[in-house]
Amino acid sequence: MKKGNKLKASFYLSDDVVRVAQDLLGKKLCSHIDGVYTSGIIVETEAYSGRNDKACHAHLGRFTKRTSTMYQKGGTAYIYLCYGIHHLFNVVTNVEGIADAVLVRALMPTEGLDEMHSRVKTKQADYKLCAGPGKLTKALGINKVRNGIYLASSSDTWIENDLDVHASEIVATTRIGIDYAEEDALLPWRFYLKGNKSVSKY
DNA sequence: GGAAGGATGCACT
DNA sequence: GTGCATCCTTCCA
Repeated sequence: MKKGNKLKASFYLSDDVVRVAQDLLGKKLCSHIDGVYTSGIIVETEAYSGRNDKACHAHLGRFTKRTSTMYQKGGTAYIYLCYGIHHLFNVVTNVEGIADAVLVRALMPTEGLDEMHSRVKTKQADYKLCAGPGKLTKALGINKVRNGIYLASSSDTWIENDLDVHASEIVATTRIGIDYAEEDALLPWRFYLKGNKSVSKY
């Protein structure tokens, strides 16, 4: 498999998590797990900031064993379990000590579709295999064992450059499932590719 | 040691 | 479009 396009460590170190969230659209998330290669284009992301963002697990100094991964340096994978069932995949950004992260909410499957089907066990169409943060991790075989791996050097989960996305194709809107965050739930920090069928929700 | 809650997905009407 | 299952982590006693 090719690895020449793997994103460099510097990509993740930006102090502007919202911009990184937009830049990740069109990139390819790849995994090589259990000897099987699967990948998909990132079509939907959300930005979370450790400072001044009530939606972030680590906001205002909330520091636990679970959130500690978010304080690591940009490029670290933060994977955690929601509702005891669903694994959610985040990309940590910024420098060590700042809990900024980008949640990857949806992919457009590109390679390894057969394996994704057998993992997800859904009757839905191919383009919906990764349409949702819980489903994309299952489709790629990612679970909390991968929590804390470093995407810029890992050989089993990484992100590559792929599509060039023009700013006009990116739609910014409010985030999902974080009503408890009060006014921060209204921030337009969710980004997706306009018209893409793999986006989880409009 | 125990209780509460959660960045969802699926089945069903 | 709507209702609810499901179980690990965190926090408090």
